Amino acid sequence: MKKTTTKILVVDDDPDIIEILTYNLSNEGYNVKSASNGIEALKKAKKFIPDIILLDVMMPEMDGIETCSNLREIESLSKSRIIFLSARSEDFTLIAAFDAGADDYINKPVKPKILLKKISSISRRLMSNNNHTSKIMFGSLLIDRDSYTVTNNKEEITFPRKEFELLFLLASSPGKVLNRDEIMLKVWGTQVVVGDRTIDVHIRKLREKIGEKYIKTIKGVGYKFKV
Amino acid sequence: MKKTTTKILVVDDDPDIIEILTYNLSNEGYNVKSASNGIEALKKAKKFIPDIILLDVMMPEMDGIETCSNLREIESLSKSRIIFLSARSEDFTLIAAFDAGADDYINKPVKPKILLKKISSISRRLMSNNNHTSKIMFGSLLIDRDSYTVTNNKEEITFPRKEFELLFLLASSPGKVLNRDEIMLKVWGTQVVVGDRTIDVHIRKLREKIGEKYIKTIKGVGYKFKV
DNA sequence: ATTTAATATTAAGTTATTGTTAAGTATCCG
DNA sequence: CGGATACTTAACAATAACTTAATATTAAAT
Repeated sequence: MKKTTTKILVVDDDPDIIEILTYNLSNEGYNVKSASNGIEALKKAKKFIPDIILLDVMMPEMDGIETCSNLREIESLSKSRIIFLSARSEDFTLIAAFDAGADDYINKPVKPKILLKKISSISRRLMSNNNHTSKIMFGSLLIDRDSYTVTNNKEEITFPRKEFELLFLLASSPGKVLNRDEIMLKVWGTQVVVGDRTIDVHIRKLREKIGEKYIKTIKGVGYKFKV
Repeated sequence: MKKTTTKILVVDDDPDIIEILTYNLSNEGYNVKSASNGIEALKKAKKFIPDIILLDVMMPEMDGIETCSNLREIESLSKSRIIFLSARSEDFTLIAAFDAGADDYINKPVKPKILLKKISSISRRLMSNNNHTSKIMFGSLLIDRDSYTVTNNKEEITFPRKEFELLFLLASSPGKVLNRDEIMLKVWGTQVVVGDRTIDVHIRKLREKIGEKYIKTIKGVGYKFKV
């Protein structure tokens, strides 16, 4: 299941490179466009608003560094990630690239695996804004995201992922009733569809582990964490 | 008890920076030497064996990143901490810096307070580890970075590099779950891609050598070191 | 009190993720 | 160079996590 809408702009003066990169990335389901020089890159980027820009360092007329600086001036591209493609060369330093506003770099010749890995990890990061805090305390409960554990009266239990996420979600807004749609969205995301009973079963397991008193059912509405 | 002062090598092409850093650090009682470029830094570091190296990122000829990589090749400096000084606060520079083997990072302009605080905390760590230099103890396990060995009940086993790095990483934040991306980044770096099973195999070898009880799998999340 | 819709419970599938082994590459070192 | 050690991959097995299905129970509405 690789449904992504991440937009990528490939910029290189070598048509072969463009082709190979475009091929690889399209294959993975990314939305790919390309440009063969800096000027064109700027023009296309303004319209396309790519999430990720792959930028060759060595290009005639306007090189990658300069292009990068110009791209960074464009307000609408402030959230785009720029990755440099560079051959191990003498007068080019990464520092110049990073100064110009690069986010990462890949050495040429580009290995598809490295490319795809970087893209997917950036893409993943762009998609999920994980600004969670890591610990929540509640009476005798200590919920710790770092270790995926819940400590209840000195006893530490490690939770499976979904169970933990669910508990963490509920405990993040104690007292607030979360309906099934919200829970579904936050714990399972939009890409997955599971039946309603799945939530119940997870709730059951949580109650089994932390006791009955913490999670309250509001029939027809949802669940809430004890006040 | 012999009191050794922490040795610091300051590397910067700007004499003013060298002076101000040297002044501040000497005042605090550190043993400070300096170099004005990468080549000189390598030469002096080999003789001086500094505990801490303050390395300017932006230098003519050999930049900080490259210098760092070269320093890291030197066996006798494997215990030295390398701190980058850089004018850019963006975290992308960190990617390259950490790839090259950096330990920490200070933004320019350098605020003496921050500098001294970092230095003193590193220094304290180096000193307090004087008896147990970069060692981690856990139950019957003694993990020793100096010799890349782990002693388990008097039996000393020497670990291959990757295995050791992985173990050390996990053991450095006991209880914390590290996901595959983090592990990948810290042990393999950003410019290498290996399959997922590679991590498993290394975990397996670790368990084989130190026993099953130390490393716990959190399926779908990552691995953590026993608490 | 009865009906009804929603949730609870249990156990039995199903799948995703990790474990394991062995064999294939790379790297190091004399 | 060759032999050893380290590292990676690939194929398959094992397992925990997750989902579903079937049935029971509950609470709200009538």
